[in-house]
Amino acid sequence: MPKIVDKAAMREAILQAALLVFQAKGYHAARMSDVATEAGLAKGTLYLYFASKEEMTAALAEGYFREIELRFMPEQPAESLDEFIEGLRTALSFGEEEARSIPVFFEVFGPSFTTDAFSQQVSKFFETLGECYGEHLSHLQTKGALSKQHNPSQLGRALAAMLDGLVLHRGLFGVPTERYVAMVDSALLLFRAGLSPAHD
Amino acid sequence: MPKIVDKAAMREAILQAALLVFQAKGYHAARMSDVATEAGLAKGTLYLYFASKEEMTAALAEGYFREIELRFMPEQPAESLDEFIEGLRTALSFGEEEARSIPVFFEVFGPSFTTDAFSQQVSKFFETLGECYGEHLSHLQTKGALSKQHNPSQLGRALAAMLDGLVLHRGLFGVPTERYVAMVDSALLLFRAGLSPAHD
Amino acid sequence: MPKIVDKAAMREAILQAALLVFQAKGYHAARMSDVATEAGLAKGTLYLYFASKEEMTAALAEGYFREIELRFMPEQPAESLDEFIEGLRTALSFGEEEARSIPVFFEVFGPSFTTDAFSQQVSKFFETLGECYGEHLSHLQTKGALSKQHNPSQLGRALAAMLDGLVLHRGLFGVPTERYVAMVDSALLLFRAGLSPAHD
Amino acid sequence: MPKIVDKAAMREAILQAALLVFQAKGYHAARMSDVATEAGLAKGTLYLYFASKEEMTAALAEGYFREIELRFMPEQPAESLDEFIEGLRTALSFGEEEARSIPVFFEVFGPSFTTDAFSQQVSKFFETLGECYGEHLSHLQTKGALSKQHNPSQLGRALAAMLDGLVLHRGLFGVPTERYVAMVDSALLLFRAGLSPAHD
DNA sequence: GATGAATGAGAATTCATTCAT
DNA sequence: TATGAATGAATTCTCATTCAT
Repeated sequence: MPKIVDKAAMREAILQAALLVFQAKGYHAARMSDVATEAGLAKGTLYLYFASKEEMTAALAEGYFREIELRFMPEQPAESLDEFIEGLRTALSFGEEEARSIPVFFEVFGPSFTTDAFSQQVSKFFETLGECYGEHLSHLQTKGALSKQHNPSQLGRALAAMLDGLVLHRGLFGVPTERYVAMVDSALLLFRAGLSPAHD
Repeated sequence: MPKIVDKAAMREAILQAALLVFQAKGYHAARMSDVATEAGLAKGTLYLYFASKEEMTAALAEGYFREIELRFMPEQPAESLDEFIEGLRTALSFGEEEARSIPVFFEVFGPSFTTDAFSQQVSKFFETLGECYGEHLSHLQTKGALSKQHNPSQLGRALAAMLDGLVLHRGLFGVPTERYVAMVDSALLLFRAGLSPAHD
Repeated sequence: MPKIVDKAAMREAILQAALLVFQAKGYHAARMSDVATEAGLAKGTLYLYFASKEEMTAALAEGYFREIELRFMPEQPAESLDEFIEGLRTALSFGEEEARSIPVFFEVFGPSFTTDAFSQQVSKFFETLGECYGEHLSHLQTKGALSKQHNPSQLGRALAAMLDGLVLHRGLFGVPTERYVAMVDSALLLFRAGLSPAHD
Repeated sequence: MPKIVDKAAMREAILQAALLVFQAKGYHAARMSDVATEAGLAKGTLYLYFASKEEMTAALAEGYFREIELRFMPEQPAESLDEFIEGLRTALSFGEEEARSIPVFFEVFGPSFTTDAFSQQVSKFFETLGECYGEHLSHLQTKGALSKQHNPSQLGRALAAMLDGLVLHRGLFGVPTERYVAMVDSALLLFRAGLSPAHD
């Protein structure tokens, strides 16, 4: 299966090049020839690995979301509020390089994209993430580690949206890392205080 | 005597048509002729009111942001935590029609847009909104209506991002209004609990 | 018939404006609205006086050629070589303002112009001018005032072309008046020497 | 392996097609698609060889002027009046095909053309040609082969303009070759007589 | 007559995709 | 498999002309 390995590696290399180009020029402004040049290939060669610009972009997005899921989806429910909060902090921590990809997906997931399959994929992801957070919060509530006033399910989905807000603002507006970290700290401090059952 | 037209009204009507078309097809896929048809005009007529597609979009965005500012920027600092929270609730309440505009601006503000003047405009807006929230929080803190553990300035900016997250998720993923309201309720409940000085 | 007088005057005024605009921007780049503005009229008004841009240009050209004919066509045959030469000098003497019109007609008479009626009109003009010069030369030859080695008819046409060359170069390349006058002097000196029967 | 094409040859072929189309319809009326069709190519292909219609035209003009220069610029000063005159005759002799290009350049060099770089190029050419003739005339004068009454420098420039007049009239007004040759003969006869020092 | 808003045919140019080599 | 020349559909914007007022 060496050919398959090559093919996969080539696809990966092309996607890497595509991401760079998309970051630099934006999806719509990026030409396939730019991607080819960046990848050190000829234009036509791209089509041996991807049927179209759209399919290429879909593959790029898929990879992106696999990573996102890995970071945001906690494997195991937190056993304490602190643990839950720290899990969020970890999820929200990512490098500057990765932050630069955000605008790309911001653009690609918009309605501009021919198929709205992406939009739905992302929608589903946040739905799932919200449910996941909901379950964890529910678990914490059961253990008395979370104020009873909260509705875990709804709060979980809201949390997912709010965290995404933080992430997006970093990526879209180029918030410096230091500033972003301070924002995350503030938000998590607020969350902890608000979630705490201390004075139910 | 020539036909007498209310230039401003015509611009408004064209922008209305443009928004509809952009909502339906996305900014990039929308052709000027689509906008013209929707507005019941000929292609060329659009150019009597806007120099280019880009300028038209800029005008659209400007109007959008004027409205956004009106809704989000509290005129006066809240005098109590409840008042502050209710202010946020009001800001977060908007109709379904308006929610449909969000993807349009999501697309337009991306790097795809030729001039990044928009991106900067939006960036600036959230910076200002963050500062505004920061001042209000600071005011509340001074009055003892806000837990002392929070840094008003940083939390203000984080709040702006998180609220934007809620709004964007509604608009982008078509969250039904009812569901959205529940999410907002959850979030505001969390905020109130977290901000409360009750047990400093 | 006051209306007719007005109409003619208006046409004249519009043509004047058109000439200015054409001089400044060139025929193709000049828009009807430019002409209207220059004439202090509305676009639509032009069409009350000229059926189209083309007809307007035709009228402009016609006026131009009437003037040209007046200057170049000698009314009476010269009775001496000197008189003939001085007639040419007079024809070749025209103001800077008029020189600025040359490029306009240069452009308009080209094949770009939809109808080639102009081209033919000009062609005919030079044919006639050539014949005219031919007759005068023949007359001089009969009187012994012109070297017998020349063929009046052919030389007449050649003369017309060569004088046009001088005129065109002045207009097209912006030769300063002083320089142009020197060129004309040189050419006429050459003509006189060449035409002289002195040593047949 | 990609198709191998001789880029220079392709450009040449396209220019050839463009010239034909321009001759037939005029520069302004000619569409890029006309040129493409004439060249047996698709519209887009033209843009692989020329960045724009303007650049294509510039290339066409450049080639034209290279040829013109070759024909008109005498390599070596004439050693006798006869030789000088014969040099002019050679320069003025060109085929009918070439005569058909004249209107194209007549149109292109007008003020209609966006950049007036051409206009200046042509202006410069005739300036140089005039100087060149001036020097040769001066040389002849020194040798006593030219009447002392002439100012070589001024006459040189005037000569350039007058010869251009002959050439232009042939091209623009479709003077039949035979007729044109007769005109040239007449003109050269006149020049020789006028330049001759015979009776200073 | 005068106006200028509206029209829409038309043209240059771009770029994803194909395919001969 | 790799190439990059060729393709042509698609889109923005212009401007001569029309016509309701």
